[in-house]
Amino acid sequence: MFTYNHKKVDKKWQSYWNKKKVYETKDGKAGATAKKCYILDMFPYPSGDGLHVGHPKGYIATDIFSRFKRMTGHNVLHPMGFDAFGLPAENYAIKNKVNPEIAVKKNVKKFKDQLAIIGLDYDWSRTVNTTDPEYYRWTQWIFLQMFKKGLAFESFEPINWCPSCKTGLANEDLDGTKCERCGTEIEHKPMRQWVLEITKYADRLLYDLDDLNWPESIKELQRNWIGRSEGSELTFKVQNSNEVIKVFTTRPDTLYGVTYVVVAPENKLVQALKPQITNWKEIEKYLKTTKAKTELERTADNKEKSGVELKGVKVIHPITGETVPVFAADYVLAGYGTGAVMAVPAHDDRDYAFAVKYNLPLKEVIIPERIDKRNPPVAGKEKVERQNVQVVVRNPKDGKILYIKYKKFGWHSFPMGGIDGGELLAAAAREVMEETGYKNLTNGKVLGGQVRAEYFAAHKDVNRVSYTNLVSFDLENEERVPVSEKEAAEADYFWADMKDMTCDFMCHAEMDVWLDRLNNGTEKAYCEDGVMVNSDKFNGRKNTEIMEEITKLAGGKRKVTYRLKDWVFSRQRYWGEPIPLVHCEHCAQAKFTKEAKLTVNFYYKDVWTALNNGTKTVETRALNPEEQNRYFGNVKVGDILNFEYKKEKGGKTIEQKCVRVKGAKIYKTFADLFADKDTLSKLHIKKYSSVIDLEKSYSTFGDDYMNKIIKNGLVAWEIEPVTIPVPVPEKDLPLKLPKVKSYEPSGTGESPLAKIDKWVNTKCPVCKGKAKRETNTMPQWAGSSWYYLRYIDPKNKKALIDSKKEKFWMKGGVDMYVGGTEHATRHLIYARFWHKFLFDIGVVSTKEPFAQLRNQGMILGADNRKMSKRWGNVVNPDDVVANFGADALRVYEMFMGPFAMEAAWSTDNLIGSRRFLERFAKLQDNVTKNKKEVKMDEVEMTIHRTVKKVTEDIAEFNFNTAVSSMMIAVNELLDKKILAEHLEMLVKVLAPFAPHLTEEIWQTTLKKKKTIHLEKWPTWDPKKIISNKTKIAVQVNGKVRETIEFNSADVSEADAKEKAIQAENVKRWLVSPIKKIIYIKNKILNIVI
RNA sequence: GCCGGGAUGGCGGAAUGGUAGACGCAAUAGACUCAAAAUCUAUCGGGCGCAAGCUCGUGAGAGUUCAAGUCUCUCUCCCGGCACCA
Repeated sequence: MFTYNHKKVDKKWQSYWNKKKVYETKDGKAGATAKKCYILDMFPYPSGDGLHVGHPKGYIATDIFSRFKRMTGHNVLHPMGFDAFGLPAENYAIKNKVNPEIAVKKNVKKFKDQLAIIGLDYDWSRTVNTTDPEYYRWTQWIFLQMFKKGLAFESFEPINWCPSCKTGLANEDLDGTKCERCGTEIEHKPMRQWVLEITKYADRLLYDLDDLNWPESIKELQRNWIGRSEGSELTFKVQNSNEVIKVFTTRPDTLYGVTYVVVAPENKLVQALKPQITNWKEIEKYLKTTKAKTELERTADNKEKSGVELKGVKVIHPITGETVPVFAADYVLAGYGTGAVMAVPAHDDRDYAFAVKYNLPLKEVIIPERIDKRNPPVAGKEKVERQNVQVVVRNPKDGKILYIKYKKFGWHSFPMGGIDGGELLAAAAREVMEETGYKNLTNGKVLGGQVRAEYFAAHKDVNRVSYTNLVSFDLENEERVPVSEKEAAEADYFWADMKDMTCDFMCHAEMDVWLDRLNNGTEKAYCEDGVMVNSDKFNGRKNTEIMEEITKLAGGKRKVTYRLKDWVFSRQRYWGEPIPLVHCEHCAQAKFTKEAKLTVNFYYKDVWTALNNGTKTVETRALNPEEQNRYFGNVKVGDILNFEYKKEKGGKTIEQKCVRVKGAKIYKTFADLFADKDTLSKLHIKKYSSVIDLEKSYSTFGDDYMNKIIKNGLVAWEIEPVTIPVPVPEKDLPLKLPKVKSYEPSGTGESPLAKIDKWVNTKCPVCKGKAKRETNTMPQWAGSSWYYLRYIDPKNKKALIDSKKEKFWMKGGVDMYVGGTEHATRHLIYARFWHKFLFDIGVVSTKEPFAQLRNQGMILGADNRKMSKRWGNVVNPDDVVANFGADALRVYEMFMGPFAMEAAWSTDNLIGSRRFLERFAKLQDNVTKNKKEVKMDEVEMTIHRTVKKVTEDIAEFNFNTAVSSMMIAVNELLDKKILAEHLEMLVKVLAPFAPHLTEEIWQTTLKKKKTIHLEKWPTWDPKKIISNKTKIAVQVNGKVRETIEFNSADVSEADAKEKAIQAENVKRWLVSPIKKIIYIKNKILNIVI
């Protein structure tokens, strides 16, 4: 009699597997017969809290899958590692006052121990840790390759800044408008950032999704995240200016409907257009208020639009040449498209809302089109256009509506008729009077624009194309005039309820449009497709067909825009991979000498601000084109110049520096300049090629003289010193993270590394001069973007991965990747991006990293909430394993429900799995050597069916039904004698689920000498799963009335029918003659009467 | 608003268009026990019925079909993602 002592069994076999290195993976050799199978888990972030019971769900699944694959003859790679750089580890370290390195070490050990007691089959000899310098050397290496290809660059655009974490963040790190880590509202902060140009890969990231065996939902999430949208870029010239406003639109077809143009408040154009703007004060005020609004406020009240007109500025419509006003409004985002839109209030909801608020005109250029289904146009007939009106007359007394019934066709309609110019309401009223005699109508309204309809007018033998307006009236009183005999002969009128007005009842092809307008009003934009009107030569054409043509006519071009933004890749934090670059001024100087020649063209009329360290910011603005030309020549803001300056006032030393022009400030007179003390203190003036002291000149020559000299005013340039980033030589990698005492973030936008002078000050690898290290670090997602490659060749010192090994293990990509959905738009996009880059530079041989992906559903707490310390609903796997055994935990987590669905933890339900294991173990006592005691057919049918079901279910990740089928097998066999070979088959199929118990039975009871986990997976015999008894459900008119049994595996229709119609319960229902019999072989006989 | 995914007993869930509720939990009754636990046996969607059996039932409503949890349309609610993306 076997008693299941899980504590003993678990421990015994875990140490056995370790000792025998059962799970160590050998690299495939050329000519090896075993097919490779690379099974991968999303590696964990080792937090201080350790694992809860939800974490291992995915690991158990891959464990089962890899054991199964190994037993079916595959060479399996199933590794595990740790992703330990990043904010959580650092925040944990700060909070607990330990060095993150030490904290990570401790947490990794804890995680490893916790994973070990679950009996997972990882090959720990291949483990990786992203914080290990030998690992991150290659993370840095990849970054350098990107840098060299120009994919990594410095950007000065405003980025998302988390004031609590004190670092910049990527778009992907946001939860709406909040920091995904700490929930703090993010700010937009302009600062220097390293950015990876992921948008260059956007199309490939999008299109290559199609071939991946991934859950459709994840692919869709990525598609949405990339947000590719095709449209046109059109140019609106600014009247009396060299400036142009470029807009991006997906609806160039609505171009004739443009009634104004909107630019984002942050758009540089607003500044550039300042000289023309006559209401600058108002604009400045608006810019201030929008800037003060948080991102949240801007999006929360998205119904209430706000904006301000740039008075004095008009743009020219690219086709019609009409002038159009320009607005700045924050419903236009600076960061998407061109930061400006053409507004078509008639056909865009947002423009509509804005136009209504500011009383701007609408211009309808697309109208709905309907083809009459009852009277479709007939091919080959003449087309005749016609303007129509249809009239809804309501009697306010009882709410009834006036209808017309055509005697000849039986059609129901509104009073209607053609109109030839003239006033619409008058024509409509006349039509009502002619057809019905009612002459006093009031409250006339035109309900929206026209609708185009096509139908065949049989009485005229032509195809009619009608443009119809709907008009509504109230009946003022019931006075009538006589109706002409002709009208009376053709039609009657009647009053009926509003609700009779259905598409079926009424003959109008436009009816669904009318109903929508009557029920939901006409105050909205029409955003659907239709037919062009008010658009010159495009009139009458379908809007969907003219996109290219109209773009061309407007002189625009087709363009693709993405929602995806480039990846902000630097963090102002300590605990990350140092970016392996140094900043060198001398190299910059060498690089930019050419442009330096430009500087000598500026005489004493120009005043320069030399901001020694680039730390001083003065208020600046962009220059208009005229000023630009006058003061800068061909130098633009953002240009880099070699600049000469004097170190100390009056001194002789002249140094050169590379500077970037950040902006400029204009003073009308020297007096103005001298009033600006801040700027003045930094000023030097350059006369011809010598430096003079400005203040001295001023006092010598006097105000008038100086002002005469400058005439056009003074320009103070704001500049900052420029360095160029120089890569750390590959041989010097890894660039190790220095050990520090204080790694708390500074909050100034500088990484804590910046404070370590010893580390920061270094030599330039190129010119050997003094240089400073880049002090930003990489984001958490860097290390995880390629870790799956390193498992293949974890100890390689010469390369990221050996090419032969890569080709073997990555052939076709990772075969099975399992993890949570939460990584859909970050890790899984980043890793695909890096992989494609590595493919481009020849490091990997596949264009996609992960061929097949499965998501695990979360395990919730017993209270149906996310497991969290906050709710006190966390279940620790260690406790479960101690109380019920590792195998019970494993079986239960797989049995809870479909793998991909979330499910609430229930220790009650877990007991069922434990009982199953105990009952399974009892089968050992049923083993006999005497074949005569064994009901061979029944036993083998059960076992072979189970083998089949489990085999198929594991392959499909249907673990819950696999477990259930094994439960059924045990229930069926518990009271039967079986042979040892039968038990062997069952133990093998249970082995991946319950590795400890099955090993115990295998080696102890069945006396096998080698581990079960490298055994050959059993096969089922299709002949043995066929029963020699068949049950057929007999239905009468689809309802089951009787079940009949046959003692054979196959039943013919004739046999089934014969037996069925004799059964009492069937006979009773056969009250009328049999019409038809449907027989589904061996399953159902349906008698239709 | 848009894009995904759901909704089946008291609960977790199962069902290539073919006997809805497999399997598990909980519950009830019984056996064993001085007793309890454990284990074993039986019952276990609602209504009617002594029973055979009938009838209603897969979020709501329509439809296709000999047959619908499953397919089609409309709607409600829940979960996830995106969201003033032009």
